[in-house]
Amino acid sequence: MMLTYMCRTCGCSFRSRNFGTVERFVEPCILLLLSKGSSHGYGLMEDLEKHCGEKVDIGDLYRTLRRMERDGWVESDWEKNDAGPDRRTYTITREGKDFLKSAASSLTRTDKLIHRFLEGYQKNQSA
Amino acid sequence: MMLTYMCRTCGCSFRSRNFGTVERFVEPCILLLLSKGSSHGYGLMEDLEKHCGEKVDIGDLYRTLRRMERDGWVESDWEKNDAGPDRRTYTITREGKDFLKSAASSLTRTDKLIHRFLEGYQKNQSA
DNA sequence: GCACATATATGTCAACATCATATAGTAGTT
DNA sequence: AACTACTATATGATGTTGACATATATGTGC
Repeated sequence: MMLTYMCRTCGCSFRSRNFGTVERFVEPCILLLLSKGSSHGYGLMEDLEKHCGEKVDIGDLYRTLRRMERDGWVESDWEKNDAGPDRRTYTITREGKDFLKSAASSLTRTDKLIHRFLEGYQKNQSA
Repeated sequence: MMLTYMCRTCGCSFRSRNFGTVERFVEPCILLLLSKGSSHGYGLMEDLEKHCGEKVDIGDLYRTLRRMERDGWVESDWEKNDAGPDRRTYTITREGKDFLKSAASSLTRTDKLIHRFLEGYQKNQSA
């Protein structure tokens, strides 16, 4: 979510900041997609927006994929592409599947925290 | 959530990183507490752990409160305290209540994204 | 030759989270 | 009087992340 701020003294709007986003949420989303089949950065970008409701910064996505490879969750190989530039194709690893599992459990906990907050908020509103 | 990593080549464990935490989640939690009554940093720390399931770094909390005051969501006054050091007491503002409302709607959206992921993950597991 | 979609990648920078450290008042104990 | 513990606020240092901009290159259609 993007927030724009209004300076209360001069009325000028200043920098917008992130709020409410789940840190590195894109990584389990990528791994979930890859667990269904190998893919490449550009293709993942399209699938992430379609299936995960995630708008992705493409530069961030490529950097994230390299980081995930460094961490051992995915592996990559260059794939010849006659219809355009060659592609770096990513495949999920055993460690990647393990991380996906722990990420799911972590996100379940996060989900509970958010629920707890929303319940408290709604209770407070009706009071 | 804290993750510890294992280097795949040498087996050494390396830096742990954050994952799955909601960015600046503590702020709506603080505002929800303050909407029930004014409080100070140290008191909020205890309430956050008790009511919001949030373990808080106390230094981060004080810095967050100053930031929230700068952003106009809370206001503070020094309160005399005979039983110990004086306290800076925070009160929620009109803008703070507005932000709390938009935060709730933002977190509802985040909640939907997480659900969507978890459903996809579970479907994939059973397949 | 040019624009456009595809495709990967890096430079920069501000904000945030974490950890450590500094300071100080009050109360109880030795 | 010195100490320990608890309460209370605050800042310094640092690494990671996310956002935005920019660079580079290939293939297709006009």
